[in-house]
Amino acid sequence: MKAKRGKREKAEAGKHPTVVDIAARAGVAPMTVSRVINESGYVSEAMREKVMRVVKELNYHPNGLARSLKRQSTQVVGILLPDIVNPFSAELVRGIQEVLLSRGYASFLCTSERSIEREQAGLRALFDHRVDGIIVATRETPSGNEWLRSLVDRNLPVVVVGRDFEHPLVDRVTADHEKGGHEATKYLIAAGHKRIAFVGVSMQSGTGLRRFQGYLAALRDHGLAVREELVVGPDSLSGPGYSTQDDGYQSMKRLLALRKPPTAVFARNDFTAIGAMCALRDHGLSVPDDVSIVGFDNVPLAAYTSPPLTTVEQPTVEQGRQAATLLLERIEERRDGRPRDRVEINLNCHLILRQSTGRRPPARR
Amino acid sequence: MKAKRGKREKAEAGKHPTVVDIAARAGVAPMTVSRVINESGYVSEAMREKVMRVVKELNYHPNGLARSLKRQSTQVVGILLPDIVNPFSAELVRGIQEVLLSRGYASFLCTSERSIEREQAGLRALFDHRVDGIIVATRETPSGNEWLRSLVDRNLPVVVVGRDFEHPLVDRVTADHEKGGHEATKYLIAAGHKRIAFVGVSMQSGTGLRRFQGYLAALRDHGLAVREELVVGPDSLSGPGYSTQDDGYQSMKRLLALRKPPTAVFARNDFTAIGAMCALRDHGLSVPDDVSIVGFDNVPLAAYTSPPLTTVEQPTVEQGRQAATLLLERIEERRDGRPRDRVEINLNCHLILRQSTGRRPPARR
DNA sequence: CTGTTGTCTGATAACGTTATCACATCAGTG
DNA sequence: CACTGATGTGATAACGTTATCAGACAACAG
Repeated sequence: MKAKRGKREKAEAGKHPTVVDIAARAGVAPMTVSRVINESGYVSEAMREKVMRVVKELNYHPNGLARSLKRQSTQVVGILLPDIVNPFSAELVRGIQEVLLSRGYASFLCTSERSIEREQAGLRALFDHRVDGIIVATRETPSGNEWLRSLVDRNLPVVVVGRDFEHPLVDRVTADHEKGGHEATKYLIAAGHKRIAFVGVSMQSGTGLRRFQGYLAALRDHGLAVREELVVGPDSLSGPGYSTQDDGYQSMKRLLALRKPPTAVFARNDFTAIGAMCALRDHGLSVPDDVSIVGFDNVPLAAYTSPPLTTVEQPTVEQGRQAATLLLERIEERRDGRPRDRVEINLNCHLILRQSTGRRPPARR
Repeated sequence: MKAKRGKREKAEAGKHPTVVDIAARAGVAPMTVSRVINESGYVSEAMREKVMRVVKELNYHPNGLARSLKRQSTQVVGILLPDIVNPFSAELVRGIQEVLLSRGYASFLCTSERSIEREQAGLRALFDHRVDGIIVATRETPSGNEWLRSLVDRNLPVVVVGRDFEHPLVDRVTADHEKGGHEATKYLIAAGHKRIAFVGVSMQSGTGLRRFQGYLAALRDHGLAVREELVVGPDSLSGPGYSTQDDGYQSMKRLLALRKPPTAVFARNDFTAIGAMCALRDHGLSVPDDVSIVGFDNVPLAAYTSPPLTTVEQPTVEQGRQAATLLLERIEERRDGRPRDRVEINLNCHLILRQSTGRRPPARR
């Protein structure tokens, strides 16, 4: 009875019950409680029931902090995303969580929102809370890379997605953006286009750059010259490329001001493509009759633009799955053997044909 | 020298250095190290420097788990989001983090992705890791509410955003969706429309419902009858409303099949509106000449649709800021006094006029 | 009967911090 | 010189869990 009062007081004080409270009330040792809630070791059925009754009664939940501290493992992985609004992030997370959840891991997301300060704060928080590993999808920055390296050197498993990071212990999962860009461009060439612009070139984005390289390679492969005036990016100083639609819009405006505007446009991503389409419409031009447009990413909205957008799809969910799988491998191997060699996975993209690309280029020009 | 070897061995084993390691190497007590890294209590300048040197040398970072366990506070708040792809989520998080970061808190995001299982896993992970408080923006579900209640009863500060949750200790921040819906509808009425449809009605979404109520109230206030056939939602069994664009598309199709289709459409959100516009285009109708459309949310893309979308903007970042502020208040007051009364904040929306609404309804019909 | 094995339970000591107390030291005050 | 109060340092004991060891008892083989 006295023990009961003790418990009551604790509960009323708003404190969480602990193994000790459970043990006292059930009349067993804390270790036995631990064994019951973890289903580990030998426990007699009678004990088990007695303990479980009290656990339910007090609505006990083990303290993850204490548990993680003792176990030296949190069963949590961190996910560091460039920004949250990006459909890519969403799909990626879905793929990651699908794997994690099935393996008993939780995940905490952090976003850098393109701010170095936030990226560091995020990494810092994840590391300080001793997540078991981190999946990183932010863009490369010198300071970000430095931080990342210091984490890896501290033996924290890391996998990067959609970006690069040279380190023998860091796996990498990405889509083959270059090949995707190559295919998109090749398709435009095959449709008869000769003046094909690339919209949204930017040094900031590794994936964007690889798409651009695919564009260049395709032109080269088909004997077309790269015309500098047809490669446009965000206005030099228009900030850190915040609104990609706006990039597309402004870039397209500049293309349309040329003496010989392009008959086809390959945009760095769908949002850029949408911006470009908007500029064309404002200019009284038709897609695809006057200009064909191809985007990249196949965001959900791409099927609902006017006209629906031809675009390149990358297997985002699958990238998430692969990244999570690789990370868990590293986490679990870390316990015993020595780390395996770096793995690099490069998944294929594929072109999705819709109505923003015509079968043939406009007759004149 | 011997001490040095000891450290080396630890470092090589990939273990993190601890206060004890630092203390041993600096020749002080662990407590002194703690005081230095926390800048608390009295420490002489000489000690401070000695310790800091070793801290830098071993690249020491305090173990957040141990610290949190001891301090009974993690300086982390959890954010539970309905889905991550939503622009609303992104802006909300930005507002929240703006406040949190400045107050020294980190945040971990979890997404439910409309899955009850994931929502629970997320809440569970957050709670188990003893976050100091949670901001919840998921939709209401019976089981979610039950979980939430149990967390609140355990004395965990909770603030809900954009949804409801009746509890004397849970603050609520939201935008006035009803008023926003009212204004949008009023605007269409003032432009002369009489047959105004509502697209995307759904019992699932609290905010959507409030927008719908605003629509109803506006019709009533202006003496217009509510016509049931003009209120459409997702096809009964087309899944959990996954693609809102598709909802808009299908719903609009059905409206166009009516003998007397509407001359204006108020969509539950911008994506629905975009889907509806797409259906109109496929039907050979012009926006706004044949049908006017108003959306809700003012997603970044809304300015780039064709034509650009008239929509209602809700102050999302501000909701984030307010929610974070309220939560921190509760977290910090919890330390001493008794909890304050529930606060409810309702922020104003405002209409953004673009080209999807014409000044006057089409002449005939 | 002794020894072995398997099952069950508990005591103890960590995990890495920090709150708290206790003890020194030193300056200034009356 | 005794007293106060500020300053500086360390020992100890938690926070809530679990790994590890050790003991107890039963069943069974030799």
